[in-house]
Amino acid sequence: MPAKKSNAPSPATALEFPRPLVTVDIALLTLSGNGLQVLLVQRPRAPAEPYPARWALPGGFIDVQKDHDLQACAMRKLREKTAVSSPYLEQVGSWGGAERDPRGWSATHVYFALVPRETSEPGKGGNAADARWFDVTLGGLVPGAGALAFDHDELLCAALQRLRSKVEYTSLPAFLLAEPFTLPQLQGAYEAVLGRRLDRSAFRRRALAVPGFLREAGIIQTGAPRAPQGYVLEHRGGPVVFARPFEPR
Amino acid sequence: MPAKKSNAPSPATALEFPRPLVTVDIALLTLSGNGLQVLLVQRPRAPAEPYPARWALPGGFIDVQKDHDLQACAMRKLREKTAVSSPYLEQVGSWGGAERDPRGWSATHVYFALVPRETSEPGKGGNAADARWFDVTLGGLVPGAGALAFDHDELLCAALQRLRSKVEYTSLPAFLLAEPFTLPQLQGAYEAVLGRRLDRSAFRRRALAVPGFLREAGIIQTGAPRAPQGYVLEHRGGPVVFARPFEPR
DNA sequence: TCAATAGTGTCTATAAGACAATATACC
DNA sequence: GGTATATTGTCTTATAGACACTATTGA
Repeated sequence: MPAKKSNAPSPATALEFPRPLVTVDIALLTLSGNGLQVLLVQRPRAPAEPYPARWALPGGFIDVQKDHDLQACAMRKLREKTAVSSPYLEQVGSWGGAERDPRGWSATHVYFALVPRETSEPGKGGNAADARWFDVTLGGLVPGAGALAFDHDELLCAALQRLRSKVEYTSLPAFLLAEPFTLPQLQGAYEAVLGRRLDRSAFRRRALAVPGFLREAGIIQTGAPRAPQGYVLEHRGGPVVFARPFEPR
Repeated sequence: MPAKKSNAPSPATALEFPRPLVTVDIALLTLSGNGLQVLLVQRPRAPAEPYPARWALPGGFIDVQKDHDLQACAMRKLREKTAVSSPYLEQVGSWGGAERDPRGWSATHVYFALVPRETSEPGKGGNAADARWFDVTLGGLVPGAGALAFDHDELLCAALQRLRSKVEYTSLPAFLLAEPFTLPQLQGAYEAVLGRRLDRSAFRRRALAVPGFLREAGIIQTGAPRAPQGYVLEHRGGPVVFARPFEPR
């Protein structure tokens, strides 16, 4: 909430004090054959820049002219990096402090986004030759990228933790798949994010029992021995919450 | 993430663009006999101020000199309003946009805090004669306060939604109680936040089965017909997560 | 002894994991 | 028909809700 105190002798709304830098960062995740991947961009090499040539989450400063709100800013940053098809976008939280950017007190608003692999090639629609997909562990480590710029290791870790915790009891992994998808594909997405195998029978029983989750969308010819049933989401707007999480085991 | 683009002809780190206002707001919650209460402060009456004399969540601008990070800023705001005894503090998220403050593009970082009733009297240690506890519904409505300043109705609503959703599967309500507390008291806290009654037997069985949740702390003489067993938290640092949520019923 | 609150025991229903069995398509 | 994948059925087990019962204290 904007300040109420006005101890200074200036008029009622005294706003002449230093303001933090304000940014938005996005952990854009997708699914490859190996598992989860995250999109990173390489920072400019100029030595005057903080963390030159390091890999970082895509993002950048709020533009108070262009961005109507935080979510709009996140969407704009996403568009600039990749041709996304209506990604799932959720705020993870915000990180702010005096030390996290050498240029001064800064606060960043972190989002994570989920997209199906096909529609999310960087460069395809995006202008980012400096953007690449990296395999990422469930703990948020990116083996191939070294230490990320700023506190982005921590931000990415938090984004993955959020995703992992919600997987247990929501339909989030479905947003990693292109529609229509099959139940075995959906189970694979869950297993990739959970980091463990699930029982086929229990998974299907459960997924099909959740109201408002899946709608049948015809048989799919995948080339598999038996052609599987295709499904689409009932609500693309957001995830469905399950009554109970997967058993811990 | 701070910007990487430097299209402008200025040197590598061009930071001469308008910055948003940055604030922190806190939904401080406690438990009264009736149920949940929230602490609100009244905005100054000067007509030059935005939303004069309206009730608002406690909070205010980041002070880049005093506040090392966002959480420290939230703790400072809390100290200024009430004498809290190590409250539970958790970030809810951030809200930012061009319209939410008439003074300009602003972003606020929202926290919710839980304190036991006894130690949280405003004025006791706090300097806020303009602060008051209000009964609040589980939906986040404050019947006695009218429309809150700024978008604080929405922020409060989000804070309560976060609390309610976590109650189902965490030990959060315990932070609304002074230690040592009894199991019936704990059940009462859960019922207040859940908005429904729970079965005693199931509740005890469950609460006592969660590892790392409760530790016995002697019999308490409350004046009740039968003196109950007292408990304290194993970890005051944060909530414990249950393997399964309460059944929907 | 009664009243009131704290705490326990037991039954049942639900749903998840385990795992076997069946269906379907392409070679 | 054989094989690989998709889908279904059944058994067991764990746990939550329901509800009755016991325990302890003070009037």
